Amino acid sequence: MASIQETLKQRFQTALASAFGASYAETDPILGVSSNPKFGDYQANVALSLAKPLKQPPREVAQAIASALVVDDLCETPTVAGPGFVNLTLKPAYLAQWLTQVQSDPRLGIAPTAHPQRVVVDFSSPNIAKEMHVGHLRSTIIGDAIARILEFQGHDVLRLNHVGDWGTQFGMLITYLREACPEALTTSDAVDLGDLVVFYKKAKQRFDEDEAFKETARQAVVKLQSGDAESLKAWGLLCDQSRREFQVIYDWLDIELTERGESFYNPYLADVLTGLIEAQLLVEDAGAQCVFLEGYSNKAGDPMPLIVKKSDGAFNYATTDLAALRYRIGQDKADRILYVTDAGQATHFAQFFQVAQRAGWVPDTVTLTHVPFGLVQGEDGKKLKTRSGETVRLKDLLDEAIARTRSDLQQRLQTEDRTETEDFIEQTARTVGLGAVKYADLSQNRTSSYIFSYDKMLALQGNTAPYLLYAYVRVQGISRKGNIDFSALGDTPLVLEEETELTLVKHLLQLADVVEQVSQDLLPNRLCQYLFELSQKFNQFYDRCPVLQAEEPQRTTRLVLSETTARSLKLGLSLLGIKTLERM
RNA sequence: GCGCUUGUAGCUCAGUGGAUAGAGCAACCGCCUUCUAAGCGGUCGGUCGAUGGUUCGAUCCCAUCCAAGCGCGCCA
Repeated sequence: MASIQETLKQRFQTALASAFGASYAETDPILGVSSNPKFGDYQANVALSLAKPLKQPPREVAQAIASALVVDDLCETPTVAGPGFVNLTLKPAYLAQWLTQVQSDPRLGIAPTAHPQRVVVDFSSPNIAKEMHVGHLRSTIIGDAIARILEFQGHDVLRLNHVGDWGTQFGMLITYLREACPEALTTSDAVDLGDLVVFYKKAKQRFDEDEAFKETARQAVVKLQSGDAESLKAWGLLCDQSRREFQVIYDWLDIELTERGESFYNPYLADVLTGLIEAQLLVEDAGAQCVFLEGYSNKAGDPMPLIVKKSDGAFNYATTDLAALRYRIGQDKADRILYVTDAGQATHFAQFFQVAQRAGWVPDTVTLTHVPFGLVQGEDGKKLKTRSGETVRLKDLLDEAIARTRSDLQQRLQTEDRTETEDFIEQTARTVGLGAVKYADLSQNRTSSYIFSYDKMLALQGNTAPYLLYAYVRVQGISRKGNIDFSALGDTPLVLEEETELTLVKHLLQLADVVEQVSQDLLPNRLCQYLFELSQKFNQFYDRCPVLQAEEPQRTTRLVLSETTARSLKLGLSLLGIKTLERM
């Protein structure tokens, strides 16, 4: 089933061609949801922009379009309003027909994409030997949501965890452990991740202060990258330790990833250099192998290089990123590669994309996109820290959200004199708490920073996960109370009359267009906004339209409306990686 | 110095080349004999950072400026 906007767009293009000639068959009708319900449901603004080339007053152009438009199966007679808007109002009969069709459609009327692509989504990417912290929250949550949306559309998605398992930090860590805790390098489970983090901090301190240590550490990286057996064993142990800890978080958050760290590309690093030589881009400067960039200058105004091999012989992240890019295009056959990282890395991506393009490694059919996001800030507007000024561990952050939800819930149970099992309380607290953290992040415009607040994300009112989950729960309440089997409602014809019913179904109809839009602009907050408005519209309907006590055909109509709302919420939330509950 | 991002209601944030710029929170006023009131309705609240320009039309596009944040040769 084509989405409503897709259908209307085609109708407009047919009308444009018949009114002004075949050359207008591809013209964008500039269609959108009406700015105000009093103007109808959809509006096309194309007449205003066509007035000049056609040398006709915009209202006449609009009138010509409206006259040529064949939409009587969907809409009331189109009207021309204002300076030249064509306004459309959907017919209740069409809406009822749509609702009937969608009732038996598990995809809720959202067709899979006609052009499936192989998409790599590179996200999360924590560093080995460090704990996952707030800094990984956004990449993990946003990347997962984007992957889910593209998967739902029918794209072949490869979710890659480009873990930092190969860089300078290993030189430091191995060098430090060799003197401080040698058994960690030879025995599995000799230390846990918490200890490793402490060691890492100390190693980093030594690295910054002690020149001799720095040199030894650098040599250790080169040794590791050249395949030294002892180094590799130590490295493997450290990675295993970290990996287990990461998995705990991923399990909590219900996130699936294929780990393919920086080390994976080690065998391909030399080819990057060879390739750059072939492309005649590689230049040696101050002992380092680099490619000079177009359009970037340093503080002195001189051209800036992208360094692919350091003067000490070690490769760095730019080399790894280039190797990964080649592998993803060449071996993974990616058509679209998305990098979900913080906005601070924008320059790096632009630079290495440029080098890859100039080297001729990116076919025209492949798109590379950096999907940037802003910082998670504390209430003070600065980067989120604990009270003692430490980085906030992701695990602690999630724990806190669950704990606060649990205590809110218990308090509410007490005031409402309800009794629930421990299991119910635990399940609810986890689903709501984790959902709230995810939703709070996803509902912000990705590109800007946001202020992290447990109070706001867990609030029961407003644009929050609990509000949406409650709307879902309300429908489950109806079906429980009425003992409704939604799969056996019979074939009562649906009749939409009440204002809140029509408003609700018109909103339900928009899900397909919203999903399509989000898959293009990669802004999950638009889906959040849609789901929030859906919940509001459902609550208004719920407030004014009794369901179970209504007479037929209202009763069946309202049951279908409720159920379709619930399924839309569940689907939408699932695309955001958020689970629903039957009761809360 | 160069580059990127952000600046919209008291607060947190949406939003769009088009018809009176939206929501939530906060404040205040209403609504439970009825499917969970974790809800609904209403009131209050704005020179869309500033100034120019493009356009029939700019909060949106362009330029300049102001403010905040971030990045800028061997970290990722």
